Amino acid sequence: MPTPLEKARQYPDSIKATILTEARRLFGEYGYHGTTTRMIAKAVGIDISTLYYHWGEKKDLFEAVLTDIDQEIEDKLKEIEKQVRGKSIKVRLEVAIDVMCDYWFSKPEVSNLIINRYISKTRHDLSFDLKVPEYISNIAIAMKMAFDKQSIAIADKAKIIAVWNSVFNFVSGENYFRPLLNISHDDYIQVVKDTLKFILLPAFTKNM
Amino acid sequence: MPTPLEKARQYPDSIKATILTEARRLFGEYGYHGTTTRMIAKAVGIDISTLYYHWGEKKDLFEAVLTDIDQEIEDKLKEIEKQVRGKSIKVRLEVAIDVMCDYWFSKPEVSNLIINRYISKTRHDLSFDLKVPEYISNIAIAMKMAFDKQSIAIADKAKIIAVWNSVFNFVSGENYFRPLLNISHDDYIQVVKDTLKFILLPAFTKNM
DNA sequence: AGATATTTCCATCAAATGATGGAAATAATT
DNA sequence: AATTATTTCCATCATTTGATGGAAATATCT
Repeated sequence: MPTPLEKARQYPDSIKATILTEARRLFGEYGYHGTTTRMIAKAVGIDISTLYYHWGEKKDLFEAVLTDIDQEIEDKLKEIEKQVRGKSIKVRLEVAIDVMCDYWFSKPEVSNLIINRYISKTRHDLSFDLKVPEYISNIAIAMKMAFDKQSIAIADKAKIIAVWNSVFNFVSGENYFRPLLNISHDDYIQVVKDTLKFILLPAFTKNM
Repeated sequence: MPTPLEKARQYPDSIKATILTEARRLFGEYGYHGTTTRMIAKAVGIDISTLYYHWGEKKDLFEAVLTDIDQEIEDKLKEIEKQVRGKSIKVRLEVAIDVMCDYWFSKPEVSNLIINRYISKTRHDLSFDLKVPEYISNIAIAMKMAFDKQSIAIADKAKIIAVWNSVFNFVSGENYFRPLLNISHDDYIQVVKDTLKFILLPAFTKNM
């Protein structure tokens, strides 16, 4: 028996899936309290009660969105892990930066939601949360910093967190930083990749 | 004739200043739409209409908060600039990291507001904005990457943005990352400083 | 002390927002 | 075609939220 979320993913053109997509986009853009159920319904082109019919109350819809991107991130990280397996640390980092950039830039709302999730409190407390801790551990292992989740040094975890975060600001802050650099979207992505490599590679290729 | 903001800063114990402080804290914690005027009034311990009497509508109060931290950041950066002037790039970075960490960690709401400002849209559009572009330029010059604001290379600006952002995630994400590292607040700050130095120093001391 | 100015709060509004019941419309099943 | 199940929308509620007028209280000035 598939969950509502699995069903929605299975039929991307279904109304259920469309709602999820628009909700994701808007929650990412305006935050939880900045997004109203009416905004979502309007974006989808349906009545507000239809939205409630499909996903229940706002909080539930938001949690569905989080669960959705959580799964997506996990898949993406596994994919990256496969791509870099066996490569040198330099190549591992380069590929990871390229792939992560391409991915987050294609779905900026995911980046927004992640950042928002750990900086902004919500008035109503939500039960669900992203599995960022797991991502961090998995990356540490993929980067050969440790063999199992239990034995990752604090300093190493912190380094991964730094790498992990470094991409998001550029993605989520594009509207803010791009005018400052005065370049196109595509050029911006390239500059970000170059910058991240410039900063991250020396640290991880030299001292480790 | 002092502006309301200058007046508030002049008398930190005045009700006007207290409102500003609490508003700042709450806006930082819950975001613009996540913070209600009633929450602020309650935190200050006054009636909601008293709040409106002092700062006008919500949007105006929020802009006052932004203007306030904008000034504070500018002052802090000037202070850092003085401290690092004439030092080597290595020392400049080390000192900047230490001072910036100490400062943002003592006022996490500033970090929150900055990040929030460039990732989350607001339903009502606000006229005022932080002068992040100026900060970036000033840092670039302080770091000796250029002589005047006009001649800063795009790549260099991007590097500064990366440095500039690297601190915020750790500050704003403390509640999220610290449990993951399972250490005290003070230890967390130290780990962050060490991590940032580990990552940033090699890049800027070697290739430039 | 009395007059004036400032500050505070109570009561209240209007609009926005989350949420639902139930009828109408559509689709699926027999 | 008739019956049943699903989906959609209209109308409407109850709260929440931003905002204000005006009386009461406090402070300031003469």
